[in-house]
This record gives sequence, C-alpha cells and structure tokens, in this order.
Amino acid sequence: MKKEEELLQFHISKHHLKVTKERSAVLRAFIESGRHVTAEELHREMKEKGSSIGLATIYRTLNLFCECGLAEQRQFGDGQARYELTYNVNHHDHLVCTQCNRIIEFENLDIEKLQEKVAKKNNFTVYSHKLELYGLCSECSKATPKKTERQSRGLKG
Amino acid sequence: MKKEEELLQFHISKHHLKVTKERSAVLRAFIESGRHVTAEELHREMKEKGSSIGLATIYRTLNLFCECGLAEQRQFGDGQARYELTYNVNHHDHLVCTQCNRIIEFENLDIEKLQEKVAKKNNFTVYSHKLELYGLCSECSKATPKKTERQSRGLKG
DNA sequence: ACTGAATCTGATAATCATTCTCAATTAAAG
DNA sequence: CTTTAATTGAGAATGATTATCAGATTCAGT
Repeated sequence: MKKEEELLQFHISKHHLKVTKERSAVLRAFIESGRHVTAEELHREMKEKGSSIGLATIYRTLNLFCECGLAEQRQFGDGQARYELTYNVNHHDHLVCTQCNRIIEFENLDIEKLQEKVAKKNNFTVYSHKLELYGLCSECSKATPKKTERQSRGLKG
Repeated sequence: MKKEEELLQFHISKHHLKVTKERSAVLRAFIESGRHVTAEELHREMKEKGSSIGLATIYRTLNLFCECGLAEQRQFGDGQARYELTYNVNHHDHLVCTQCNRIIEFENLDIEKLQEKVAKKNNFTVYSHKLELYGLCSECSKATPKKTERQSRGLKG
C-alpha cells in the first residue's frame, strides 16, 4: 500500500470515518493528476475515465485530504481553489504568470529559514505558509499584446 | 490634495474615466479604515456614516483602486476578498491566525531580496507577491480549546 | 454655461464555486 | 447478521462577486 493511502487510513480510523471506494478512487486520481488541480478538473478527468462520482464528493474528499495533511488548498486569484499533493513532496512556492496562468514551482530554504525567524519574533506558531510571486513569465514578458482600455478593465461590449 | 487622490485622478484621466463624488467618498473611507477591509465592511461603515452608495459601486471602486496601484486584493482563506492600501505604504506580509483571524503585519527586506533572486533565475518579471504565514498567534497557542470530531471537521448536527 | 457622448450609479438579477440537505446506501463494530 | 453511524449523489441553497440596464452624472468641445 502506498504511503499516501496509509496516511489517509490512519486519519480515517483516528476520526471514526470510513474507507470507501470513492475515497480511494479520488486519492488515486488526485495523485495521478500530479498538478495544481481544481475540484472540477479532477471531477471531469475521473468522469472521462468512467467514474460516476459526484462533484460534491470530490469537494468533500479533497477537503478530507487537506485535513489529514495529504494536500493543501491554494488560491491563485482566478476564483477557483486548487489542490496540491503535499505529502512526501518537498515544500515549494509558486511563480504565477498573470498573462498565461503558467505556474512555476521553486524551493528556497533560505526564505523558509527567514520565515521561521519572523514567526518566532512574533510568538507565532506557523503550520503552513504561502508565497506567490505574480508577474510575467519569460515568454509573456517578451511579447505582451496590447489591450484596449475597456478590455484591460475587464468590461464587456 | 492628497497623493492618493492625485494618483487616482491620473489613472482616471489617462483612461478616460470620470471623477465622481462616489469614488472620492470611497477613497476617503478606504484610507480612513486603515485595515484589511472587505467590500462589505467598507459598505457597512460608510452606510453607518450616512452614505447611500451601493455595494456594487464599492466593489467597482475597490477594483479601480487595484488597477491604478492604490490597493491590493488579498485572499486570507475565509472566502472574502480583502483590500489593502498599498500606495505610499511600505510593503509588508502577513501572519494569519487561523483560530482568531488576527492578522499581524511584518516587513522583511532579506526575504524580498531572495524573492528577486528567485525571479531573476526563472526569467520572471515580478509585479507583486504575497507571503502569508498561517498558524496560531501567541494568545491562541497558549490555550487552544478542544473540539469534538465532528466540529473539527466543520460539520453540522 | 450648453450639449452631446460616454461613463457611472443603484437596484437587482445573474453567475459561479462551494457547501448543505436528505433519503438511500454502505462500512464497520459488536 | 444487526445495529449504528458515516457516506454518497443529486440537486437545492448559499454567499461573494459581477453583469445588466435605465436614469443620472461628468466632461470635452463649443
């Protein structure tokens, strides 16, 4: 059995929950997706492979994963929550291209250490953190297409 | 005239928009609020002082402030966007207490420098960033009340 | 100041992601 | 095998935010 399944089962038995085929299936698909996936994307991908699990259950299960430390929820500013496998994965942060929505991951231990220091100075017990740098990726900063005034304000018509 | 008003007017004339009493009023209230304010909070506070500006206008105006660099939108994970004055204010990041929702601001130039370095290494042009440390503030880590299983999973009944 | 054209506003409907409800099903403990 | 409590799917409900639209307002050009 995979480590991820063990972690999930530990949490499940500790909290008097139940192991179900739906939860196992979502976990498999989630690990397989290997990206910053939204609930709806995961639901669609599973559906395409023949699953009939409801969207509500996907949401419930992804939240369960977050509770047991398998996953983390992230908001990159497009209005949809994205879920990311965090168990057995080195912590990393994100560069988010606001033009093409590309996401680049990076790790930086020096930044992490400085964060610890800040937390300690404020008597804060840190459980998690989010660092996101927003801007243009190398492709998009080369050639940024011009927009009209109204378009750039996000209006219609 | 305040610097903030000048910046807003510059953006307004540059984009063929209009100066209105509503926008001026929202700007004044926003500066005065001096916090990580929600559109709804700002709307309520203005209403209490006699304003009759609609909630939709508050949203529109706060988004306008973001476009001209006066403000930034933040998501601290409670489902509501918070707006923060960023013009003429030293950039800072946040410690977010997940128990009592207290927000502590901090500045750390060393972290900023390391971020620049990461961006450069990835050929990324950074326009803004968000760093949030989540955990328990000094008060809440002293005495964390126990929750039942179901409560801690956020379920009802 | 006056006019015309474009933008703004308030009220409310619409949207969209997410959560809740509930009856039927299923897992697990005894 | 029974009992009990958790889980599920479908769709309704929620809540924050945005779109719509008719009337009001601003502003550039006269």
